[in-house]
Amino acid sequence: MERSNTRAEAPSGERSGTRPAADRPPTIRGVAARAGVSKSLVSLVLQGSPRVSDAKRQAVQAAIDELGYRPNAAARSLVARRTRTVGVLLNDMRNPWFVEVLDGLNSLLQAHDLRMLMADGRLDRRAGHDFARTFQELRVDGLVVVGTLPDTTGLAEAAERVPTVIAGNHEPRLPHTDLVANDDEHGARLATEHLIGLGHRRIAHLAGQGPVGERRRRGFEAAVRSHGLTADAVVESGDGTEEGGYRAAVRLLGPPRTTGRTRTEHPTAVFAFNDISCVGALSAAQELGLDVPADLSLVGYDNTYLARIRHLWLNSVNNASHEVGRRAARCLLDRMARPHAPAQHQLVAPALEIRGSAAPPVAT
Amino acid sequence: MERSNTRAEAPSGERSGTRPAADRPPTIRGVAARAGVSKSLVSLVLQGSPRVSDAKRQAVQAAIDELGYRPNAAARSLVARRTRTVGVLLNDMRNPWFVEVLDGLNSLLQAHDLRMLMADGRLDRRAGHDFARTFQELRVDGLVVVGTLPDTTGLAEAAERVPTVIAGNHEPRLPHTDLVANDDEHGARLATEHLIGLGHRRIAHLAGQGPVGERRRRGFEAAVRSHGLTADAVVESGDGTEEGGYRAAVRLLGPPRTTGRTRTEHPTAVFAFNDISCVGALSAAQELGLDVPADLSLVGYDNTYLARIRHLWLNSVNNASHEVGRRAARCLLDRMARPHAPAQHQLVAPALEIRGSAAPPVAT
DNA sequence: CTCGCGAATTGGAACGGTCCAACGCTCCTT
DNA sequence: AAGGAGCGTTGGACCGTTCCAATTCGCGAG
Repeated sequence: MERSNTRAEAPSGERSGTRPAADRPPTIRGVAARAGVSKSLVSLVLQGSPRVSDAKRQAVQAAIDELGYRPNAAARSLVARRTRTVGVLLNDMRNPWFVEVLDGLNSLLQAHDLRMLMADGRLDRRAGHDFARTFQELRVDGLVVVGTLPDTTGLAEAAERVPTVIAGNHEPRLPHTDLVANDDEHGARLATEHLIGLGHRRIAHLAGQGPVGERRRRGFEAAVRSHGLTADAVVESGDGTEEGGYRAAVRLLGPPRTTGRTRTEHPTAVFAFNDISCVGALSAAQELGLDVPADLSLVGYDNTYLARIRHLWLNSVNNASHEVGRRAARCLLDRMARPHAPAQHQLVAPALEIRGSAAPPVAT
Repeated sequence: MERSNTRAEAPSGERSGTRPAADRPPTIRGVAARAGVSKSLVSLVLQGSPRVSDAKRQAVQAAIDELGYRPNAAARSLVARRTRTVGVLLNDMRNPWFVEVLDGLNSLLQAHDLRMLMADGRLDRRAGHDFARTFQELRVDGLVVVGTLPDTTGLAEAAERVPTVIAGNHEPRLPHTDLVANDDEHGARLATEHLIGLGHRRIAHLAGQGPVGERRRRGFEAAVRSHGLTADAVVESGDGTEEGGYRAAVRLLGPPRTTGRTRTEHPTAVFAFNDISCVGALSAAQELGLDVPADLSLVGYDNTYLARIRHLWLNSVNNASHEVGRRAARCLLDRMARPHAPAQHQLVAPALEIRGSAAPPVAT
């Protein structure tokens, strides 16, 4: 009996060394007993050590299969002081782009034998319960924050202790925390210059809210200015829903504005800050009797599957989220190796996807 | 020194009982030392025991805050023999409906202080690595399978040991495993009877693949038959993409078929097995010069945000996925309490969402 | 003054693994 | 024949927590 009871004359009677195994899952010791070897040897087999004889290896393997033994990850990580798990903090599962990022993340992490543990920050906010803490308690080996976090409280503190990477967001900037984000300004410039290149001179922008909306708007304005044009109009499209895009586009394209402009002064092209609001603009154009792309050119952003629908077939900026995920994984792996390296900030260049929603303007 | 070194005269010199704390995160003992109490007392404070004096409680709390102590979940679950974690097996994050299910699941599980650990089965399939196994190693307290699993290998075995619930799928049926699914047949009947109620007599169906597609098809056929009609046509729409729906609809609505039917014999309504293929049909109708809903009525399925886009505005069956998630959580909690209860199978009734893609047929 | 007695606090075993030093073999060298 | 080297195998400490039995302490009763 390896684990001898120090107080042999325990009052409770014959607590013999063999455990009663009260219907618990089998342990490494159970396997060892069954195979007639020591638990150390079982451990070696589990880790695929080459210094085990074939005979014993097979005996152990047989015992494992018969008992349906599964190693206990908690016990393992307790002594190994690593969990081979990275925590992924999502802010909103509904957003389709994050799936791409996740996919990219996964491809690399999996290759390094790390599992991803995901949590939706939006879902999991109960009173005083923050996620950075939960992940710290689980002793994840790394942390990835995908998208905009509802509150950064606790994150800064977690990032001090756990290798952390921010993916798909420009904030927050923390001391030892890398950041990989989409280059929204660049993407917006791409879209705008595409329209300019087609010959458009009066280009409007349906702007979005938040930091992302702002960056895309800045990119739009920069592109317009650098070509000697003035932005025809920048309209807030609100919450980024189809409804918001629709209303904004109606304001933009509807009956002449109070300034006294005539019909011909309406914009001939619209750059929307995302695909959904772009679809709203498409609906508005249709209702107003404008043909897309003959009378009005449209460009969206995010290249979601909406843009790929034949019925819509939008030109859209593809922000290469998969690449964002892959680079974030790369950063995380590097940082796990050298936790105190200086923070790296990267931008991933997007690309324009051209379909059928833009064309040269009709000669006026 | 509580943990005395048995070999006091170790060759390595003065390995005193106090750990060197090689930059490890603080433990309960560190907190205890700092607060001048025993580790047991710290443990009691952590669990909010009422039998601790206020003075000590505050001292411990102060030490915890100063050191930034976080309890180690692995150590805790090792002795507690529970993890307060349920594993969620997803087959495809890209599918939007599953987010709803997750949301429903979460609402209940969170209330019972259980965290969800998600894994995407599609992503995580490397050689010989199955997820049911990973979750078993993590000793999750419960398992939820969301959607169609790529391979059921290992699941049956896992379900023997861990309370398991299948959500949003009709298979597999396992001994002690509950199942909560959408009533697809009912939903399809709802959609079909809606069209019949509008006066349509020639109704076609764009069928989908897999068990889900089959059930919806059965519902369609049953509804048609029970109203004394014959299904006008059932066309395989393939993979469930927009392209597939488009092609199928073109076959259905295009130039007269080889059977010699005339134009008027084309169906006046189409029930598509999901929204995406329904959009494909919409595209086809448009290209063929058919107005929706005047010349052709359409009904989709899933009530995704596609259906809600003003430009598309599809009638669609809402399969109440949130409710599926909530009921699955309920089942899981029950089963965690009584693991050997007989398996329960529930169907959640869907509801029809009416928008603008269906109308009475024009008189012929 | 001593003897319970309850409340507060503590020591140590246990949880299920990994890892390391030590052990018993066999075989080879000197 | 004695001494190593190398290989396969083993015992036991240890990881950070919980839980239980035991201990200490102050205090009122006998």
